[in-house]
Amino acid sequence: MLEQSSHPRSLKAKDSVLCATTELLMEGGLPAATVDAISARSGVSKATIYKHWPCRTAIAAEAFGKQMAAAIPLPDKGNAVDDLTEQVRWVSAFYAGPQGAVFAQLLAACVTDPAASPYFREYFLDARRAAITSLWQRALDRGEVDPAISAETATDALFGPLIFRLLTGHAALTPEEADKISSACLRGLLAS
Amino acid sequence: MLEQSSHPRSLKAKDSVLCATTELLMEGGLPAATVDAISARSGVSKATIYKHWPCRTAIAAEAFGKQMAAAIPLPDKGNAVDDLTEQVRWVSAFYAGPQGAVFAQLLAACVTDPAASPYFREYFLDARRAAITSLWQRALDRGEVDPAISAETATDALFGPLIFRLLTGHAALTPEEADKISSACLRGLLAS
Amino acid sequence: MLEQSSHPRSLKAKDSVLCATTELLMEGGLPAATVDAISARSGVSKATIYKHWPCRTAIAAEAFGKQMAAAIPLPDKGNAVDDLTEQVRWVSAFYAGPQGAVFAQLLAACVTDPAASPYFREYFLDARRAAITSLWQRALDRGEVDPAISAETATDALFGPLIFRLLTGHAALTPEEADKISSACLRGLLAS
Amino acid sequence: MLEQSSHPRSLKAKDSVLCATTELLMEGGLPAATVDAISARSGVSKATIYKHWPCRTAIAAEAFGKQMAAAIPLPDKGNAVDDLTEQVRWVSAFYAGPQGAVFAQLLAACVTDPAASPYFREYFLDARRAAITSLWQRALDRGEVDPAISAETATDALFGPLIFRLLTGHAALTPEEADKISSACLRGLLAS
DNA sequence: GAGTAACCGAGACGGTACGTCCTGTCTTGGA
DNA sequence: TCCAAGACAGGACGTACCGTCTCGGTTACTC
Repeated sequence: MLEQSSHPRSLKAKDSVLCATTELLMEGGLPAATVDAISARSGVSKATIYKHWPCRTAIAAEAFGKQMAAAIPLPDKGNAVDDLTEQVRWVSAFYAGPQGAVFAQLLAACVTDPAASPYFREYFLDARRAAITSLWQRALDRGEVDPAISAETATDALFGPLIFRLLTGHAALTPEEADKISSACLRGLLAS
Repeated sequence: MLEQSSHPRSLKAKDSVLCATTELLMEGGLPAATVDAISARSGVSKATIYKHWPCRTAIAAEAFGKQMAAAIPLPDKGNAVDDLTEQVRWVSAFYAGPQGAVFAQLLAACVTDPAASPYFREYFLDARRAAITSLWQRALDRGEVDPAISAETATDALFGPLIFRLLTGHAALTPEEADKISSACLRGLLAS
Repeated sequence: MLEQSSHPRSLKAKDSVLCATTELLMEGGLPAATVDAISARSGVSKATIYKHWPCRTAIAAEAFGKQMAAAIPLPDKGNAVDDLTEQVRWVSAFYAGPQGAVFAQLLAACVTDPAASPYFREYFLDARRAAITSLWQRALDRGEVDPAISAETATDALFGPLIFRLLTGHAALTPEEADKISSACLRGLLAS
Repeated sequence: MLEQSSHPRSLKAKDSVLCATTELLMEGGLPAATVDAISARSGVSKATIYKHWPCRTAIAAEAFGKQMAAAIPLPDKGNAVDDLTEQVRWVSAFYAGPQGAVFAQLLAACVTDPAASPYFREYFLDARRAAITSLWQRALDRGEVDPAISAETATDALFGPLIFRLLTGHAALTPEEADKISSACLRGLLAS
C-alpha cells in the first residue's frame, strides 16, 4: 500500500494493457497488436495508453519482454564451453519457436520506431546481456575464456549470428546449426 | 530471376522506378520511399509498379541492393586474417555510415514484409555472401582457416554481430569495435 | 434518419463535407465531387467521410438535396390545373437549368450505387413527392381531380416524362414542352 | 460480298465483341462489361475495340439494344386503349425483369458518358419510339386519341413514369401499377 | 507468287479514384 | 480529477478500370 502510485488506477491500467498486448502478440504477432486492439481488449483508452508509452512498439516490447524474462534459464554445467553452448542452444530454440517471430518483429519495429528502442533494450536485451555477463564472469574466474574479450563482445559474437539468421531467414535455426555457430565462435575460425 | 519483357517499355519503367527509389532512400530513408512518392518521382504509375514488385520494400531492396553491389570491394592482402578483418572493417564502416541506417530499415522491413525477403536476399545478401565465400575459399586453399567450418557459418559469425549492433544500437560500430569482433571470432573466444 | 452524435465535432465535420460537396457539384458536377476532392476542400479526412456516408454518391445526394430543398416553391393559384401546371413548369425549368444536369448525374449514379439510393430518396424525391401530395390533396378536396388516382401515380405521371427527357436528352425541356406534357397528362391522352 | 468492308476481319471482330458483351451483361450487368473483360472474352484487342466504339457504354448499348430489338412485340387488339395499355404492360414487365436492371444501368451510364448516348438512342429508344409512333398513328386514324398530342408527347407520358420508377425504385413495377399509370395517362388525371 | 501495307492480338502503360487501415491527438461526458 | 470512449486529420496502402500506345505477327491486297 505504501509504495504504490498515488493513482492506483494507473497501475491497473498498465497491467491491463500489458496483459492484453501479450495476448494479441501471441495470437497474431506484432501486426495484431494495434493500439486500437489493445485499447479495446484492455478496456484502457488510447489516450491513457499514450500517457504511459510513446508508441505501440514500446508497449509490445515491454509486454513481450516481461513475459519472456524468465523463459530462458541460466545453465551451470561446470565449464564455460558447456554453459555457453547450452545458452546458445536455448536462445536459438527460442528464436526458432513461435515466439521467435514476434521477437524478430519487435526487433525490426524498433528500427523504425526509435522511441521503442529503450523499452526493447530494457525489457529484453538487458536481461539477456546480464545473463551472459554473469556466465562470462564465471568463466573468466575459472580462466576458461580469453580475458581480453569483454562480455559485451562475447555476447555479440555468440548471439549476433543467430539474430542474423532469424531476420534474414537465410538458414534454419536448428540445434545443429546453433552448435556449429557456438563451437565456431568459441574455438575461433582460424586453423589451429 | 527477373523475366525480361518483350516490351522494352518495361525496362524503362523498371529503371525509372529503381532510380527514383534510390534517390528517395538517400534523401529520407525507407520511410520516404513511399509507393506514391516513387510513382510521382519516376513517372511510373502505381499499377505498373505493383506489376513488377510485390510491395514497396521489394522495390527498395532491389534499388538499394543494386546500388550497393560494388560498394564494398574484395580485399586481397595475402592472408586470411587480414582479408577477413579488412572485410569486416569495410562492412562495419558501411553499416555505421548513412547508408547503414537504410540497410537496417530494409532488413527490418523484410521481417514485416515477407514478400520482400527474396529481393533483399537476391540483391543484397547473396552478393555479400558470395564475396565472403570467395575469400573463405582462398583462405581454405592456403590452409589458413578451419576446414570444418563452412563459409556459411563463417559469414554468420563475422557479420551477425555487426548486424546485431546495427539493429539494436546497443553499441557503436567504430573500427575498433569491428576489430574486436573480428579478432574475437577469428581467434576464438576461448582461452588458448 | 440521421443519428446525431454526442460529439458536436461530428456535426461540424458533416457540415464541412456537405458544404464542400455542394461547391464541387456546382463547379464541375458529380464527376468533380471526388471523395479526395471533398476531403481536401472540407478538411475532413476520408476515413471520417466514410464513417458518415457509404459512398460518394450518397454525400452528393444529401448535399445537393438539402440545398435544393427550398428551391422549388409550392404554388397556390386556386385550382388544380394551374397549380400542377405551374409545378411541372417549375420542375422542368429546374431540370433544364445547370442544376438539372447534376440532378441527372445523381439519379444515374444511384443506379450504379445502390447504397446511395436512400439518400437520394430522402433528401430529394421525398420533398418533391410531399409537395405534390399536398397539392394533390388540396385538389382532391376541391373535387378537381380523379379520386381514383393516388398522389403517387399522379406524381409519376407528371414528372416521369420530364425525367425521361432529362436523361435521354431526346427532346428539349422548354416551358412549351413542359406545358404539352402537363396538359396531356392532366386532360388525358384519349379523345374526348 | 459487295457491300462488306474491305476487311472482313472488322466484321468478325465487331460480332465477337457484341456477343461477348451481351454475355457479360447477362451475367453481371453493366459493371461486368469491362473493356478488359470484353476484350478477354471476345479475343478482340482493346485497341480494335476502341476503333469501333467511343467508350464501353456505347458497346453495351449496341449489344444490349440489338438483342432487345425484337423482345417487345407490337400489339394490335383493335383499339387504342387496349394496344397502348398492352404495350405499357409489356414494357413495364421488361423493366421489372432481370434485363430491366441492365437497361437502367445503360440509361444511367449514358448520362455520364455522352458519347454513348447516340448508341443508346439508335439501338434502343428509336425502336421503341417508332413502335409507339406506329401504334399512335393507327389510333389517330381511328380517331381514338387526341390529335393535338404528338406521338412524341404520348410516348413520354406513357413510358416516362415507368422509367422514373425503374430508376428511383420508389415503387414496384407490377402489372397492376403499370395499368394504373397507363389508365391515368390515357384518361387524364382530371375529374370528368 | 512475292512484296507490301494495313490490320490485329496482346498487353504494358499513365492516370485517376477508390475504399481501407492505422497512428497519435484531441474532445466530451461520466465516475 | 481522471479516465473510457471514440471522433478526428493525416497519409499510405493496394486495387480497379479507363483509354492510349507499342510491338510483332498475320492477313489480304498489289504488282
